[in-house]
Amino acid sequence: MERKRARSGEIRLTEVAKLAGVSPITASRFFRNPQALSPSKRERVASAAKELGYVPNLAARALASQRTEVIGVLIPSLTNNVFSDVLRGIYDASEGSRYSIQLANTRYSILQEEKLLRLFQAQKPAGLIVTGIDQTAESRSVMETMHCPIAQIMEIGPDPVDMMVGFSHYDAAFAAVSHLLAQGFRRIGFLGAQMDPRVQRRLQGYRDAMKAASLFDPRTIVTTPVPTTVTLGGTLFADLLSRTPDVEAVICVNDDLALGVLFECQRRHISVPEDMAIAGFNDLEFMAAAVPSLTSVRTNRYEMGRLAVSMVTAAIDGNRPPNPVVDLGFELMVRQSSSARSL
Amino acid sequence: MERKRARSGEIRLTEVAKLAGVSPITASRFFRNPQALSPSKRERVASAAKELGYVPNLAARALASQRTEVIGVLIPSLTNNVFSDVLRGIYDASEGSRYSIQLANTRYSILQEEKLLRLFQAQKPAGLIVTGIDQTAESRSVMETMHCPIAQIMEIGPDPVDMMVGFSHYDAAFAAVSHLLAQGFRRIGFLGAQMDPRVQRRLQGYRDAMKAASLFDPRTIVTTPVPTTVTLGGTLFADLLSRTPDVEAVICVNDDLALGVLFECQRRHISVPEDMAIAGFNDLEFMAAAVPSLTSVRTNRYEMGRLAVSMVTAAIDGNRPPNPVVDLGFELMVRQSSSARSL
DNA sequence: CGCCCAAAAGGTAGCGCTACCATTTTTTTG
DNA sequence: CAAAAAAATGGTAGCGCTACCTTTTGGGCG
Repeated sequence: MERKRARSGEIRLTEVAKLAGVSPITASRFFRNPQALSPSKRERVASAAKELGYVPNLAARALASQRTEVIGVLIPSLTNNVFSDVLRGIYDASEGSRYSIQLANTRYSILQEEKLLRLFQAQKPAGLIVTGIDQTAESRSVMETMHCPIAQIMEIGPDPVDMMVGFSHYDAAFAAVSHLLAQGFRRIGFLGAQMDPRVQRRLQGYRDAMKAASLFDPRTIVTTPVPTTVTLGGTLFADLLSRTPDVEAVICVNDDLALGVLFECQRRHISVPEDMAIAGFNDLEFMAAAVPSLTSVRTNRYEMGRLAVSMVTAAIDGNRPPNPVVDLGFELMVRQSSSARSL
Repeated sequence: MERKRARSGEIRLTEVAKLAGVSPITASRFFRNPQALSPSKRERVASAAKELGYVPNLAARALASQRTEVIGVLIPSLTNNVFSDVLRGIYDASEGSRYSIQLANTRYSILQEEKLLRLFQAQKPAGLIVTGIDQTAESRSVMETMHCPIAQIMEIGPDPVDMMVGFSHYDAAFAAVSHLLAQGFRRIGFLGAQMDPRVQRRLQGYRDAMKAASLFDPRTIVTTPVPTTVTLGGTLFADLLSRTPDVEAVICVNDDLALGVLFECQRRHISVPEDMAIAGFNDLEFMAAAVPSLTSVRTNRYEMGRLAVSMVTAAIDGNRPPNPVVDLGFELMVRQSSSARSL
């Protein structure tokens, strides 16, 4: 009666089955698809499990069934408020499903992303959510070998790996710049930090909108690869002013920069919007509370996360959404900081 | 030659071993403890694994070894900047180790926390990080049955479940109020939102500091259970002013509220700090950039997350830190918004 | 009342890996 | 150089669950 191996000491399904007077496989079915049991057995298994305090062993389940109920999520930053909204949507949606989330941080590096995708491979996730559309070729090929539904989020573009939920950063920036132009501003600066691909596309939107108005001037673009902070917004704005003192408005790639510009204006006694209009991007909550309130581009980040999870889970269950690419759009929130030039 | 069951189609360890000309167990050891192999076999297994593109099956590993390399993390919010810093520390530290993070959101509910702990049980995590010290009795008993190192973070207190990394919210608030008193402010209001246990302890620190100066007046306390926003800071401040128009300073339980107060002061043309001093809590980055710059209590949240992971992983490996409770302290960042009353 | 078919339940055999020894090879040492 | 010790390697038998198939049960119907 030698026992070769130390048992975990936890209650196993077999023990629940024995107490309930059913076979292990019936008990197993109870936990996965209770409707398959007759009401009497269902009852018996339920009470046996409760009595013994049974907790299923997920590793054994995953090994036997060859699948997991994990959705892997790759995002570039944990600090950026933008992603915390997306994450909230993702976690909220996952709680309503039987899936759990495995989160990893790429730190804005597509090589790190590639490495993390390989790590995910070992977990055999049931689905995957990745940020952006600029994966390496290697990443793409790893994703393809994973044979699971994949949603790319934050932006939309051609050639989805599988599904996409996002919006056009180009269009959003174009719209914001067009608004400033419509308000009568001619010399419009552009401030950018953390120049990830989405920010690059916003810059392109700015560029094209300015060119369309024959007002493009490369000297009014100030960017840095450094991560965004409010303080940095002030610094970049100072740079911009020293280069082109005649700017009348600035569009910032995010709201932190915009707030930094507002503070810098206050410090220099530049009145907003009379002497300087400001527009941000993302519409964080503080934009409406600022004095003056700050114009921004609102995007539905929470919904983006929520929808990504629900599209992925639907696809896992075989209900692939008819349209794999969802454009969630954006909304320009016009506020005091960009009100019309009164000449 | 009937095959009963569909194989996954992935490369297995056995296949790597065969190609390398070693036994499966030797190949297994290569992935867990390469030094145990002779250099020649190590080489052979490495190249075989590479050639076949072998990816280990984590579920099988977890089942066979009866343990995982997962650290469960429970935090109350994904939106609050405070936790994103902690999370960054946690994820950064985990990348240096062989552990991966399983994150769950309790939404400030200890019942939700209890439910999530039960979910974690099924995963048999190697370690656990939980926020705060106010778990339910049931949660505590679940944690004890998990037999893994556990770190409570964000604050310190008596009776740790296992280990703790944090600081005293009471002391921090007490220090901030003492500073305002030392600057000559007498009528000091308190603004609080999202009244979680840590915020309650800050309130207690305020109360005791004011009482010690014989200046306590319950009418100058304005709190709400609603989640924090910048806008809410303005609203609460307006409430405070309508109740006690003679307040000279406000201490806010977090920086978002403080920023809201600043904006509300700007809106009402109340000059800061001449007519109203402001102090916040957490020292988010924008506090130093604001005009005027805003006083706050700096806490080392990134380090808190990092240290929690390293203490837990050390404990898993049997190197339990000598002192299980680490007080990371705080630092009062005195800025323009609370400079001395010039009478 | 027997027959047929669907629903419910059970038996068996792995899923891919590692713990636990036993065995072989190498190194050390008197 | 043989014996003992240490290091490297291998064989076997599960870890706890579920896929796959077979058997049993129940119920409708001629």
